[in-house]
Amino acid sequence: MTRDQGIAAAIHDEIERLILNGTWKPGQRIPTELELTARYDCARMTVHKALARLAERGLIVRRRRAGSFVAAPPAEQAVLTIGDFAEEAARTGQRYTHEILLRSEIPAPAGDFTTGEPLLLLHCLHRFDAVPAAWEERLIRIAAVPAVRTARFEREAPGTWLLRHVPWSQAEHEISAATAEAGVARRLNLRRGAALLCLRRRTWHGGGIVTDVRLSFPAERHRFTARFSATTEK
Amino acid sequence: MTRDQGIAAAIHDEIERLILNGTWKPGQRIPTELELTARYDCARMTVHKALARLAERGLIVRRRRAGSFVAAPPAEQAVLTIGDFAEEAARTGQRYTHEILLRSEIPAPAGDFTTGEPLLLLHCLHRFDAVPAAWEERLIRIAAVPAVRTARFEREAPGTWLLRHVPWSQAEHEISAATAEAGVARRLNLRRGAALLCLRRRTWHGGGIVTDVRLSFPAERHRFTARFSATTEK
DNA sequence: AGTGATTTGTTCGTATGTATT
DNA sequence: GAATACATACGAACAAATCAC
Repeated sequence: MTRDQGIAAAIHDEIERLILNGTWKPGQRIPTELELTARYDCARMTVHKALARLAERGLIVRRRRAGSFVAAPPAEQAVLTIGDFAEEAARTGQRYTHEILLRSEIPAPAGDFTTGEPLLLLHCLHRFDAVPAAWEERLIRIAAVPAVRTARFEREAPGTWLLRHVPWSQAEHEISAATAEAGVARRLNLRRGAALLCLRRRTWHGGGIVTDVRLSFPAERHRFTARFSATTEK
Repeated sequence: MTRDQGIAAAIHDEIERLILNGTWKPGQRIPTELELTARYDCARMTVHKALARLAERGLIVRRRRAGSFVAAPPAEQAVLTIGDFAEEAARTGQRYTHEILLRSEIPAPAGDFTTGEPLLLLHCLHRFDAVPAAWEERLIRIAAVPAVRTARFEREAPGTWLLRHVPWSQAEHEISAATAEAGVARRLNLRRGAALLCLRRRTWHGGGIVTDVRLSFPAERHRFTARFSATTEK
């Protein structure tokens, strides 16, 4: 057994290894809690904890009376981390700046918002080492974050500011590609028709939508990476 | 308390709600296990289980002696599900077909593979209702999946076939945008220079790389969507 | 159709260890 | 070093699901 973070963790890891390297194959039934209790010479609760964690992570499926089974490999999934700009720049040693190019209060158009309610519309250009890196168009529902009216977004970009002011929200992301039309191309210093990587994120909090943001990245300068593994640490 | 899946689950859900709706704010210390034990009139182990799960999900941070605290809202994360083509088509009621346009054994170029070892190179066109939907270029390390030599990929696309033959692998994904060069444009029936949404996925199993695939989607016809919420069920 | 046995699910109470203040 | 609060493990009991007869 590998880690000495405890017996349960060790059992968990060992069984995980057996599944990942194919010793225990999908669909195969694994020993019962009692058998494992004997094998590892520990309490049933300890085995149970290890198996419960494996089940939670989707490596095994448990059915009362029937037993525990190695799960079918999952549909491809990836955990995408969409970093904060400032953070990302810091990681790569670049200097990050942003500039608010438009700020206006408008009534909500038809769509996700309640039509007519007051929104704040922002256009923001993000730069890494003075080179345009992303173009942001954002709508914020003022009623959801009244403080936004007085925020100047000088030190922090709107996204970072919101993260601090609307904790623990839900979000929906959409990643797509597009060709740059004239306005965006000019802002990002690209030719018209250049490929863009686009991220749209809508964020909700407590049932109501808070913000709807569209980010456009020059294709050569940005990509999203994600690692999926059943072995995800922690 | 909401669900009657057990006391621990109910406590977990209630605390989650308090955090999500902002009653308990980031950084704030939450009651000790003993206090919660009293409040919910249950055993400390039951409370512990609920808190352990919340900690695992990242909603709280636990420090010995210091107590448990509401975590800072996470960096934006999204769980991206990259569906199987056949599956996706079935969901939208379209007819899915694929066609292998190239199949050849080549020695590995420098890169992720051990230079010179035998690989299978595949080009595959995916269609939804006869319209080109994705262009796939794939390398498979033959030593990792010997059975691939005899596979014809007539009924199943290479990706689906591999999923069944190499269970429980790890993968790394990269999403980017690009403009179509002549070859891909022709395959996908696009103009040269059209925007593409690109997905590169490298898959490992048991330490060794198994396959490296690049998928190109016409920008207008495909997007990735992902929902993130701290409230993720299960 | 029903009964009993098996297996997992949940909780309880207790004990001990460990990190931090 | 002492107190605190979390971390882990043990053993026991009963509940719930379901398989086999």
